[in-house]
Amino acid sequence: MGIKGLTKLLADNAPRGMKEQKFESYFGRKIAIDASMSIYQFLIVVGRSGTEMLTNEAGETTSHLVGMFSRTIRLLEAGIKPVYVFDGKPPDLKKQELAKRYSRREDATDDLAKATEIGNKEDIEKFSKRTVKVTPQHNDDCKKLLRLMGVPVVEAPSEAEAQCAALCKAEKVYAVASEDMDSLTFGASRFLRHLMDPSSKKIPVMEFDISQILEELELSMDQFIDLCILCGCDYCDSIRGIGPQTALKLVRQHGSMESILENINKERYQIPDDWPYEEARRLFKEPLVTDDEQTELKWAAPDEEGLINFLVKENGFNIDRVTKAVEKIKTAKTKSSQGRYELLSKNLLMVNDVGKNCHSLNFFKS
DNA sequence: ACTCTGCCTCAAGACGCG
DNA sequence: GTAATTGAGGCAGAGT
DNA sequence: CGCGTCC
Repeated sequence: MGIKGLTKLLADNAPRGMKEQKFESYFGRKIAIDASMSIYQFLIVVGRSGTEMLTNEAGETTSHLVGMFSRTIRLLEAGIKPVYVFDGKPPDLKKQELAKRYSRREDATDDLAKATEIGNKEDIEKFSKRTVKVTPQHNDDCKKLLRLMGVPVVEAPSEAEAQCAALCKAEKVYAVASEDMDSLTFGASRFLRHLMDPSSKKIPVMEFDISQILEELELSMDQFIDLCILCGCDYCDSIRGIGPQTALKLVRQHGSMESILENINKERYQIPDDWPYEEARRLFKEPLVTDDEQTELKWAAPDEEGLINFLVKENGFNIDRVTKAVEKIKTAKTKSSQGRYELLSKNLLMVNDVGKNCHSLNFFKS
């Protein structure tokens, strides 16, 4: 569930760490995206009516492919270079949380059965969405699709969000795009929300800058992590009676979780038994991620023949749509490499295309 | 008043045609 | 072989 | 914009 109430807390207490940006201003940028989260959304919404989904001839769902295909084209056309990061094994501490979600899905499955019996359309719609889960098959389909499109895929050893943040910290990508606030807790230096929202919705991209946020909150990164744990995260319960406001006050006042625990009134605030805040802290601070320095992220040319085989022959896509999309990708690639070339001639000091010294990329938008 | 809880709810893509 | 999200906002009620 | 379609 991310971090409870963090958006509002930052809006109230660190407004300068959040900036509205235009979608177009990310031209040429490398952006890390949590793939499983995207796939989940596609499965819920793409081409669904009741329990019916988009399928191939064999009756297998293709909603995730349709969604992933068009979204990725949209990003590439905007000159954005997406990296999709796939989940590995969740950490043990998250197991209890996952168990809860699992039982909720079981409930929904029962509700769905009842609704289907009675024939209540609205309920069928509602409950069937709640039974959605991302299977390894969905993940493999999408990996295959992305590789054929020439888009890099990263397999995280554990949490995708943590791996995204690590890519960002290592300056292999400019920012992490997600709706999940714990990207910041994992230490992503820049974090984008609403990047994928259509411009028709009038919601601007919101860019969070962690160093600015820390400066405004007057906290160190370690203190920020403690703040997030106190607000409530996926890894451990929060303390009853402590919400975002109180958490911020306590961290500012005492400086660290240890000091807070020593000083607060334990009558008033019941600390849960075996409260694993240290473990949670470790998962945020040193999550299990890969950092293979040698592996360069590469955006290759699309494999047209492979795409036609996979999408048209195996999954029933319209062939015109696929060939047109391949053209779009090629054009987009040319444009963005041209853009980079011009940029290099304008700014000889720039050594790579990631990092703080690259804001001049914005000149392309006008 | 302010804050937090604990419920509840919902919505979640992208495109093109008219 | 298996399992796998997440906000956000509303509103009543209680504790400080 | 609203609405149907994508597979």
